[in-house]
Amino acid sequence: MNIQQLEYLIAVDNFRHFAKAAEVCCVTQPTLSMMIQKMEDELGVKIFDRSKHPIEPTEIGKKIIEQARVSLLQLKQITEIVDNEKQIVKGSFILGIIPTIASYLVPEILARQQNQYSETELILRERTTTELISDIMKGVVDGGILAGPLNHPDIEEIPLYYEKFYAYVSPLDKLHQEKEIDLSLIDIHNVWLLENEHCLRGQIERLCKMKRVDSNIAVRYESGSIETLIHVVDYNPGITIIPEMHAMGLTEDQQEHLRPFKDITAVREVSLIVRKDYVRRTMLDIIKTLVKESVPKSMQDPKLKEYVVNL
Amino acid sequence: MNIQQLEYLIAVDNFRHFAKAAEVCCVTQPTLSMMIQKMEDELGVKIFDRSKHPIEPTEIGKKIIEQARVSLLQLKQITEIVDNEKQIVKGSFILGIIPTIASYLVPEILARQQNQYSETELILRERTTTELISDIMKGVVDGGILAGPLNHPDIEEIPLYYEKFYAYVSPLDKLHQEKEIDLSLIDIHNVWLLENEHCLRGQIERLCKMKRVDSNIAVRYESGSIETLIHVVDYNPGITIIPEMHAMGLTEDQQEHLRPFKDITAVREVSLIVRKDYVRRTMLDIIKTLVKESVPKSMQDPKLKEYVVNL
DNA sequence: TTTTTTTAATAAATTTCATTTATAATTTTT
DNA sequence: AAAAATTATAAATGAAATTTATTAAAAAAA
Repeated sequence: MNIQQLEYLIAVDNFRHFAKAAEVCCVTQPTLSMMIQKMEDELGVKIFDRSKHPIEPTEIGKKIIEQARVSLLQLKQITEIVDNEKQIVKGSFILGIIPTIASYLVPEILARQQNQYSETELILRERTTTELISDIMKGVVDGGILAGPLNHPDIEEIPLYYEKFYAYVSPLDKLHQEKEIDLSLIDIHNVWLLENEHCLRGQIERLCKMKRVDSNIAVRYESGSIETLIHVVDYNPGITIIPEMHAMGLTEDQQEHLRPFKDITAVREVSLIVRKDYVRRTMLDIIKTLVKESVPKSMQDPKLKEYVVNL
Repeated sequence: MNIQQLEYLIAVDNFRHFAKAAEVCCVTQPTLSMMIQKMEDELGVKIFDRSKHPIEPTEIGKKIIEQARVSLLQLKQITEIVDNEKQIVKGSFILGIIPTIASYLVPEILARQQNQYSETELILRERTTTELISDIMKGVVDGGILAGPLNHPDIEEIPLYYEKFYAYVSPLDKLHQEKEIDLSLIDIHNVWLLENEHCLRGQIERLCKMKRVDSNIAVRYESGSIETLIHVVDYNPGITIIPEMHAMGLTEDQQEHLRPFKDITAVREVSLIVRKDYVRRTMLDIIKTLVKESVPKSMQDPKLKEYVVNL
């Protein structure tokens, strides 16, 4: 067994097609056929079921492929360690970002990256928190930006900034006349929320110490984006809760509907996350700098940490 | 870069000598010289400092070697996955055991292994809890037996049995006339303890809710083995606390000095531990069976779990 | 059903690359 | 300074990956 063979294995699994995989590997099709067979002989098991069309891995084949991916990831880290040590920033960085952060951060950091670090390639992908953790552990993405803390044993979190929560109150709502919003006065029925997969929703539920019991409350509408929630609130009674970065982007008219909370400061901690064994630290420093430059200094005060709403 | 080269690299690091490493790898010395050079050229860094005698890895070399070990461990798991799936129990199993468990378990399980599973090779190594965790993570040992729970994120714990604690009271001590020992009456000065690196000592300190402040108490003697502690107590006033397995091996005379504790049952949980990604599960089942057969059924009641003294 | 196309396997030739043998260079020990 | 130990280098060898050419088998199309 050799590294090349493992790469062929992964290519065949990705394409489920020997000829296409061969092309990507820059070899001819018989090479793959022979090398995969050689692995199968050596291990004494069939890895692919060639009677299926397109071919698919056998049960044991799936396990072998999974472990081959892990092995190749670890092998790749050898060269990454060396490149990092040589301060060589090579290759692209795939960064996953959760939607409620992405919309404000992505344009900023993309522009800065083009100007200041155009020699690096930054690929941005929108992911939910769950997807992000999974992809980071698999090595499919290099790092992620999300609302922490996660406290995952194999993930390192690098706090970037702290984002205050604001109430966005409908002009049609009686709460609109208040200067500050008392959390205890918020009626569960009148809070417009994001869909369940958004972690921001969880934080808001936590902040309001409420958990909507969907079974007996008719949920009128749950949105996939904060923009939509704001539009809903503009024309319907009720409130929604939005993070600072979003508040900054509102029109002057909309700013009128923003209210701070009474007596409490609530923030979410936005962190850059990577696997603990991630080795491209020079690249990571660039990403970190990039994001921090894109965010007002006032939001980077570590003292804000104590107001973090956990999930 | 190929797997062979990585193996050469590890061999050279282990021996710090090209010729000796070559012999172990079953190749000639020039092969190693050339292959290590090839890796160095490919990575663009020197891995070994050949001006030192014996040669030693450079700073970056150390990192490369460390990652090479991780990679080889992951690669080895590919064949292990296949062997395990084929129900083939191949190769030896290196089992680390902490001293206070080893002395009673080792003879039993060795004998049983010889009789029932002589086709497997079981290698036993005595390790402290700290060493054991480190060696398991490095893959130097396959599994370990220790007192849990550990709650380590990357280690799986398989509870094996629960071992009661007993007081062993000196005939010269006034507590000797009591039928049961009241923990609150134990005088810190009169408890003979193991040396600090034994986790059993920590559990006993926890049980007695005491932490000897060494600075102002002259520690008369701390032993490396329970046997020695028992001998000390046989001829000196005071008590010591010993686990059930040990109590069973005492002479009839010594059994007279055994006392249960008043009102409480205290046990330690003995567990088999492996890395969470350990793949030789068939082998693991054999080890588990082996140990369980060596321990009285009465000690395997899961209900005993609630009396566990944590650390 | 038959033909055509797609896809993977096989055989022989070729090339690449690890390895060996023999030897040189360098450092350490005596 | 000579001998011994240790690593590096050069040319020859051999094993294994790869290619080209072809076959076999299965799926899709006619």
